[in-house]
Parts: sequence; structure tokens; C-alpha cells
Amino acid sequence: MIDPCALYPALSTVVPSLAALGAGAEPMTVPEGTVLFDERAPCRGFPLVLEGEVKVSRHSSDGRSLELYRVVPGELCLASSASLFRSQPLAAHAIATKPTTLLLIGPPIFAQWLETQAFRNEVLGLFAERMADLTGLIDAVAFHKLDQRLAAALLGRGNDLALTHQQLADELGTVREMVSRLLRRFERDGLVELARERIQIRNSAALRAIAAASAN
Amino acid sequence: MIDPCALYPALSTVVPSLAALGAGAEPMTVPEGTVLFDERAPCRGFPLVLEGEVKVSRHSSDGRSLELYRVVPGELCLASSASLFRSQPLAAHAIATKPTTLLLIGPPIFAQWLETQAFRNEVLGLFAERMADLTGLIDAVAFHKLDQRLAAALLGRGNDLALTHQQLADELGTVREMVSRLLRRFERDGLVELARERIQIRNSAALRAIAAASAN
DNA sequence: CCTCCTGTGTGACGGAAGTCACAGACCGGG
DNA sequence: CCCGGTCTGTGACTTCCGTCACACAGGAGG
Repeated sequence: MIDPCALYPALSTVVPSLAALGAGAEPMTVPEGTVLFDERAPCRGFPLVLEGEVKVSRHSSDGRSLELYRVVPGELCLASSASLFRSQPLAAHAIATKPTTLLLIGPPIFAQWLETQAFRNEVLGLFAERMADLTGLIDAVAFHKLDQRLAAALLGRGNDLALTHQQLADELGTVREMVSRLLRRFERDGLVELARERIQIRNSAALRAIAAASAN
Repeated sequence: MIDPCALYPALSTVVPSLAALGAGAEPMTVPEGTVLFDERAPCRGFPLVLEGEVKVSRHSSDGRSLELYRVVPGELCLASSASLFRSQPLAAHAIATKPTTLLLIGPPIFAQWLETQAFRNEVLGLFAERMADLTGLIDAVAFHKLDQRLAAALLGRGNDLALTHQQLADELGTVREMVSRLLRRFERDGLVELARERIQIRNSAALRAIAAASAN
């Protein structure tokens, strides 16, 4: 059992307190692969992620998909929050990539919590963070070539990734063949080593260099 | 002289009131073309736009640019707000597209205003709105072809636009030649009529159809 | 009237990315 | 061990888009 206050410092000062809510705020746990919301959001509250990970992505009509961002413990899913603030669904798709437990907070209580300055700052900070993420993504999609984006996607997750090429393609908004080809090229250049569902990074400096290459 | 409260209903209930601030919140007016912030933001407050229009865009290293969104009266510039919430500059570029007057609110006062629920809701609503805008843009850039995006860009601004092809290119993140070619095609198909710095829409229904075409 | 200067039209070309169609490789279960 | 599924590699082709290099038009000002 995780203590929400450890993840969300602001929660300890909030009124009504978490403890006081009792049954009104039971954490729920969902297995990996659960779809938390879709185009038509049955989402009735603000989900605070306590454990696990939620991937938020956008799907094109022709079957491709593109990851917008991931929600990790200590964050709340702003996509659904946003769709609650404007009573309009946000056309995105959220799926748990790991077994995930989250706290669903009803709008009235959430509104009360916002009376607390610390909590408010946390929420606004998260919104700001997301905006930065999204503009970064826009920049990447609009101005960067696929090899740069792929290189960036490989970094920052350790040196031994268990991923399928299709998963990477979905993350980047492209198709499997592209990812395969580029990875092959990276391998030929000694940057990575490939095996089934496995990518080992051999030269992260060079990958970083590719990722940072100025738009050509 | 514009009454800010007419644009921002929540401002009338805010403490300390606008009137009470007096000199602390003088509106400033800047001419068309003023750069409000750049990569290095000298931006020291939350700008509420009272009149005019601010364009927020992102620039690539090779000279192209892409419009993220526009801030019109009744909104506050969330890009700069976001950069204030995380003390980190947001790599975007804001420019006044018309003579613009805005109210610059210092962080301490802004924080006080957030005590008011109505104001809070307005700010969070704006954030949510922007998130929706940005995800929409991501979708467009990642999955839509240029003709679809151009058609979309022409719509919703009346039937007689005074725009240069270069301006449209900057809005879409592409280059002038592309815009010229596509517009020419639209003209051949009788959708628009072209003249120097002038685009007249002749068949908006067909444009809408192109804009909505499913990703192919 | 002549001359910049800005905005437009266009063709040729190259490269990036997506599509299609397969061939293998690997893996787990009957 | 074989058999189906999933994952990966690859080549041929197409389409979109950006680049380069111009020509030309029209308006403003000398």
C-alpha cells in the first residue's frame, strides 16, 4: 500500500483530507493494458496515479498512433482533467502500460482541494509541464527527421530495452518498417545491438548526437 | 479604453481588485510586430490580452516556423504563464500581430487572484483549452497532409483573406512554394480565387471536405 | 517612364517516409 | 517435433515535400 502523500506533497495539507474522505476515495487497481479512457470518456473524475504508468496517445484514422506523453506516479492525468474542465472529450486514448493503481477524485472534492495553495501550484505546475512536453513533441514531429526522433526515443530508459519495433513505431507515429530499417542502420554503425524484442545501446553518445542534430 | 472585467468575467470578483491595484497594473500597449517574448523570456508576469492579438510560434533551426496558437482578448498567454510556473523558459516565440494592449500581472498578485474560485476556473479552463489546441495541432502535423491543413487554415476567417503565401507557410510550418502550388491547385478546381496578398474563398464546402478528408 | 522590391508561378530534382509483398527467424504449445 | 503465431529484415515502388533556380507581375517612388 502506497501513501499518496509521499507522492503528492500537497495532498497532506488539503481539505477535506484524504483520510476524512475514507470510502469516497478508494484507490483502484487496474491490470496492464486497461483502457482508461478513449474518445468517448466514461471518465468521471481526476485520476491521480499512485503506481504504474499510463500512456496517452492519439490515433490516426489509418491505424497509426502517436504517443503524447506518459503519466507516472506523482502526476495526474491532465488529459482527462482537461476534458473535465471544458465539458468536452479530448480525443485521446489512455492505456495502462503496467499494472496501475490510481485514485479517482470527483470534481466537487477536486474543486475544494484547489482552495489549498500548495495543491493549486502543483496542478498548475503539471499543466505547465505538459504544455512544455506537447510543444516539444510538436517541434519534433514538425521539424525533426525520423532517425533523430528514434534516437531520442531510445535514450533515457537504460541501456537494455525490451521493446518491439512496432511499439516504437506507435510511440513515434510511424510504421514498423521504418523503425526496423533505422535500427538496422544504427546497428551497422555500431550504435546498438539488436535481438528479438531487445535493443541494447552500445554508443549512447553517438545516439545523443543524432538526436540533437540540427534539423537537416 | 477597454474594461478588463468585460473580457474576463472572473476579474470582477477578484481580490485585490483591479481598481485597488491602481498603478500596480497599468495596461501597456505595444505596436504590431512587437516581440513579446523569445527563447530567452524577459517576461516578468502574466499577460492578459485586452485588445489585439498575439501569435505564439515555434521556430526550426533551418528558418521554418510553425504557429502554435493565437492569444486573443479574454485569454492570457499561457506560454509565458507556463514558463513562470516552472521557472524555465518555454522555447517559443510570441509576437503581436496587431497593435495590442495587455495587462501584465506580477506573480504575487496572480497567486492571490487564484484564491478566487471563479478566476481559478477560468485559468484552468484556458489551460485545458490550450492543451486541446496543441494536441489538435500534433494530430494535424503528424497525420494530415499539407493540402488538408492548408484548407483548414483558410477556413473560419471570412471569405476574403489578406494574406501572403509566406505567412500561410509560417503558420503551417512549411515553405512558400508548397503553399503557392497548393493554392494554385485549389484555384484550378474553383475553390478559391487568387490575387496579390488576397485569397477569396469560392467554395468553402469543398475546402471543408478536403480539410476533413480521412488521413490519406 | 524606369527601376527596385516584394510577392507569385513553375519546373526539375532529390530525399524522406510510407506501402506492399515476402522471406526468415524465433518461440511456445499441442 | 512440428505448427502456428509473432517479430524482424529487405527490396521495389510511390508519393509527398522541400530545395534550387528562375521568370514574371505589379506597385511605389524617383
